[in-house]
Amino acid sequence: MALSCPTGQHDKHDVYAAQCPCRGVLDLLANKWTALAIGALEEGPLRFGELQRQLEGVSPKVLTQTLRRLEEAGFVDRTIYPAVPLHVEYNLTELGHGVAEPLGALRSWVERNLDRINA
Amino acid sequence: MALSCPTGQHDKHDVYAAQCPCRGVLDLLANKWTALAIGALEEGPLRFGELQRQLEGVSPKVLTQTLRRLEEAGFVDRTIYPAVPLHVEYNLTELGHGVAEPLGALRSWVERNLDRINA
DNA sequence: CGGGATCCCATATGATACTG
DNA sequence: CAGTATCATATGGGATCCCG
Repeated sequence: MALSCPTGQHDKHDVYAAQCPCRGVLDLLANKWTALAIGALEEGPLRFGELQRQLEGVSPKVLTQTLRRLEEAGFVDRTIYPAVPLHVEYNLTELGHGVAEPLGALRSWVERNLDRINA
Repeated sequence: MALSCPTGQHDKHDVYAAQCPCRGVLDLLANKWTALAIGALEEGPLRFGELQRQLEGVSPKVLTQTLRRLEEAGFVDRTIYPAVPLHVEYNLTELGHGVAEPLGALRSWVERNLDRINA
């Protein structure tokens, strides 16, 4: 597996230096809700409230933050249906489904090995 | 892919509730250095100083924290060679190599799609 | 309903200096 | 060399209240 950064800025012994753009994306995933949000959206679009209920415990502020970051990265798509009451849908983009896959693989591994961890 | 928690505590609409043990492991990975440290150790054991240099930017305190957590989870193995000067080696356990795989897949995906992100 | 605005706290992260 | 001790700061996360 390639450990070196595709930008070629670092040699193989760097793994990746902190300044590598890869880091930004990795950091994006490195927080409490991002991975879960992506997982939740994998099976279809969800509204703000639905997401909040599924993530159980996330505050509206933090959920908004998370979703905005995902939007910025291009993983999530936000659609507003002007109506009363307001209807907003969040949706994984193609790119979003892309990350969802290796992310899901990671979750699967964790689930399969839960018993071996902390033993 | 299985989204539901293996403990069966939650239904499929939960993705996973915050209390699911899966969360703990996910949270373990959800920080700045853990994934990188695992990546660095994938090709062989490293000493504290070597790791610190490869991770470029991590302070000794934080690196210690990271490694201790990985040890506790059973992903990393710490071997002390009593000598002067002191020699300590960090090593991925079999379990550690296990996570390294899906983790590497995630990194690979990120590398392959760097240009599409933030576009 | 879907957030934005605030306030506050816990923790992660960092820089630096020091020690067995 | 491999950390530990300390101090300082940034950020994330959470609770609440409010508004279009």
